[in-house]
Amino acid sequence: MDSEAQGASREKVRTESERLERRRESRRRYRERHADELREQSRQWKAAHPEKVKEYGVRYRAAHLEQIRTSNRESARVKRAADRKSVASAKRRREKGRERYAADPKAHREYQRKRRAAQRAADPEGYRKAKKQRTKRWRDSHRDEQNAKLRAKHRDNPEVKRAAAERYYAAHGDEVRERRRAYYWANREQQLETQRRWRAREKRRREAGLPPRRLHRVTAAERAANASEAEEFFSRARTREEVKQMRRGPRTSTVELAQWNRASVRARLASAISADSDAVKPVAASERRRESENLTARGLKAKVAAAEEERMDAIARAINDRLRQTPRRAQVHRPGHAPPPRTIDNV
DNA sequence: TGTAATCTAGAGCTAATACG
DNA sequence: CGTATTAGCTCTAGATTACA
Repeated sequence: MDSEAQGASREKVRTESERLERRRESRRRYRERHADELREQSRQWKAAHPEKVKEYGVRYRAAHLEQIRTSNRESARVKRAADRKSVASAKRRREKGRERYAADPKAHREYQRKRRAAQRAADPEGYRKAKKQRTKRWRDSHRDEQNAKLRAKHRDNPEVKRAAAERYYAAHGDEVRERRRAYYWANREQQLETQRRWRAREKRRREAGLPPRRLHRVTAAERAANASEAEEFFSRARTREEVKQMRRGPRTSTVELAQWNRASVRARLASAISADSDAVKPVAASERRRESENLTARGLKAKVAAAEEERMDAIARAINDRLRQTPRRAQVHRPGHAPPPRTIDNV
């Protein structure tokens, strides 16, 4: 074949293939435009010739068996992966885990330890990150609850925390001092003001002859000790002889009695203050009350007084509720009438 | 009296471990 | 994997005390 003939043939092939391509294209467009009709036609044909459809299916399956199998395997894998991600399956897995745990806690723990160790070994950075993340998620959603527990714990046993703070200060004293100085200079006015208030308060305290600290925290251990002492004291049965002895014994002097009464009042006050919402800063709270009393505006003063009156009433009611042995009677207001006299039935 | 230091409570962060 | 508990550090603000 000479070159000219070759060129002509290539030309022909190209135009031939171009024609084919154009025809395919036009058919595709036709199918697109008439998709619904065609689908319907096909459906009708299939309904009319079920045996042909079946036969075709069998032939196709025989010819593409390998392909069908791998495709099935793949879609099954995808489905499993999706299932694993679903909420329901997560719940199922948790239940399964719980069952496994209940069946043999020791073995399960051991398994968990190993698994986590393996995970950490495989990807230490990723493991740490994931753990941090879920811990943080949990903590963020339980913050208040957690903090309350922490507070209670430290209140009951302040020693541990104190020791830790001491250690920390020993190790990082310079930083702490530096920070404190920076804080002072950043808030100088405010710091001077608190210093002034503190000194004024101390002055009043000394003038009133009060001790430096009026309240102290009672730890769980102290509370337990106090309770058992009280229990022992109050539940002890006195012998007849002991009672006689006490009757014969020296009478309490008026001075002692007065002292005891004052101590009781103080104890009640301390209790009321500690039941106050501002329990952490009772002194600050009383300071605020004092200042509010100094306000010159009459109405405001009266308002503050009324609020204070109400607060004290609430405290008194709370104490009364705790101590009373019979339920409180319903309040009946009958203006102009004195309350009914107490009788046996009406106490 | 102003400034610095120390103490304390509360909260945050991290990690280990146990339970489900 | 999620949820809880525990322990040890760390940081911060504010109260209290010490110093010059």
